[in-house]
Amino acid sequence: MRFRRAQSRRSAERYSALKGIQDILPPDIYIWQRVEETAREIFSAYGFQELRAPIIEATEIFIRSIGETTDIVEKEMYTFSDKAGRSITLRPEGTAPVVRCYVENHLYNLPSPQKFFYSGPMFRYERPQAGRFRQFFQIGVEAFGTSDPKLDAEIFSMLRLFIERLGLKGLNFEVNSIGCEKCRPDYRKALLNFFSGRINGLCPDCKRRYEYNPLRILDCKVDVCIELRKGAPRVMDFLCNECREHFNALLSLLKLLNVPYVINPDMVRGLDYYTRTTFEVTSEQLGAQNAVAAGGRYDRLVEEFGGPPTPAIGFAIGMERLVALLRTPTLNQVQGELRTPAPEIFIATIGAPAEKEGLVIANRLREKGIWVEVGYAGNSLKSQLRRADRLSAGYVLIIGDDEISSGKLKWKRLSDGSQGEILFQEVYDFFFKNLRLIQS
RNA sequence: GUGAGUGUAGCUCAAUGGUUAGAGCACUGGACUGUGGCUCCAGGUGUUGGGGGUUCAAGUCCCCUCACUCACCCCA
Repeated sequence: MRFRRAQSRRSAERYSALKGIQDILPPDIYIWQRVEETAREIFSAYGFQELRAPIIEATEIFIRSIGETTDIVEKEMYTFSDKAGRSITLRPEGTAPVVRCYVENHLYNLPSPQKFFYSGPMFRYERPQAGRFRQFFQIGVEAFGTSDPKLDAEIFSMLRLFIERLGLKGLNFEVNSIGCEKCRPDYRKALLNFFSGRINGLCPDCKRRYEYNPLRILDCKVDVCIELRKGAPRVMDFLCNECREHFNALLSLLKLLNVPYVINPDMVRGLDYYTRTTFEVTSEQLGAQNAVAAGGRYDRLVEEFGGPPTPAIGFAIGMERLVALLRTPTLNQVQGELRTPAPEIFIATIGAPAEKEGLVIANRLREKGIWVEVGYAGNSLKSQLRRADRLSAGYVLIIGDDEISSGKLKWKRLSDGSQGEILFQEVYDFFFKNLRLIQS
């Protein structure tokens, strides 16, 4: 006996979700749903259509797009062999699968530009911390087929509208241009040249960065590096004429649309495929992982995947980070809308006949789409009312032997304690008039 | 992969190395035989994350280990 209990206790405590992977439960899920609904609404208005790409792909797809020497590819991918020995990877980001889908389905034959959005989980094998998880959800958009800066402006302003529509204030919207395959090598060279004399003063990480990704030194948080990079050449000064024109056109369009922005010439993107426009939405409230959304142009990627030369641009929003901000009262202007929904009616019963009657009434109301809860397991009337109160139910219906014999049941409104009686068969009419009409 | 911090009841947390490890919240019942919120009362079989050590004595000190958290790296 003692042995059996010990064993069952152990097995009950054995399982927990994998490290960095979390459950999303009802109080939060309503925030998630509101974010998703808002995204659908706003993105649709800009002509973006939903697309669902798989969450696993051939490993090669991510190596080709993200870049062989990036941290994501080198050490963060969930990669495994399937039963036929093919190398499969859980997507660490959303753009590559969408580009593969675009090319494979010849979507470039449809009128350009084509605009898509998607949402779903991404996977990276990283050490979790605030705002960083091994499974994390993104809502992303990708638009293909034009390099017109008007599209960049639309996407940036769409992101801004989305954030504002959710009720968030005080976020930073930053934009930059990192040039194209023509002008970036010149800039890289200038940067290497600038740092070559100061390399000994840099932090150990930046010494490595100097070798494989010198742009990243601009992003370093260490004081000595911040000091040493003063006077470093700016990307902006190395843009080719086309890139400069494109960037200037974007900025003037943002002004035209009254979309506020800050130029951040030090902004660097982690993925190799970005060209020209890059942008980021950040918040100081998020901890070290401060980006809630980020994106940019990737004008060469479709071609890289075997499609026709097709300029493209997109961004991704980190769901968990966005939800964290929505839970921060100082940033969220519409807290009230985040309330958890509550049952409209709770049916409390006393005795077996009343319990049956209550269940019948509950079902009749539920068929009309009204959320009805009932008392279970013969709890006392008091405890049923307490539960109704805890659920924040609108009304309680009370049914006992007295009500069955009189044919009338009692109703009680929990917000003010008012009570009354109604005939059993008039329950639906009563609530249609008093509950539904009041609410709408 | 690196570093730091924290692990005590379902939750949030107490407990100068010294009796039988406590409190609030939550939950259930009662006071109020059929009326929630307020009040009062009652209800706990906790491997003090796990293992080892020091000690007459360890939740407390030491070592190992695991988990979580934050930060670095990197990124949404």
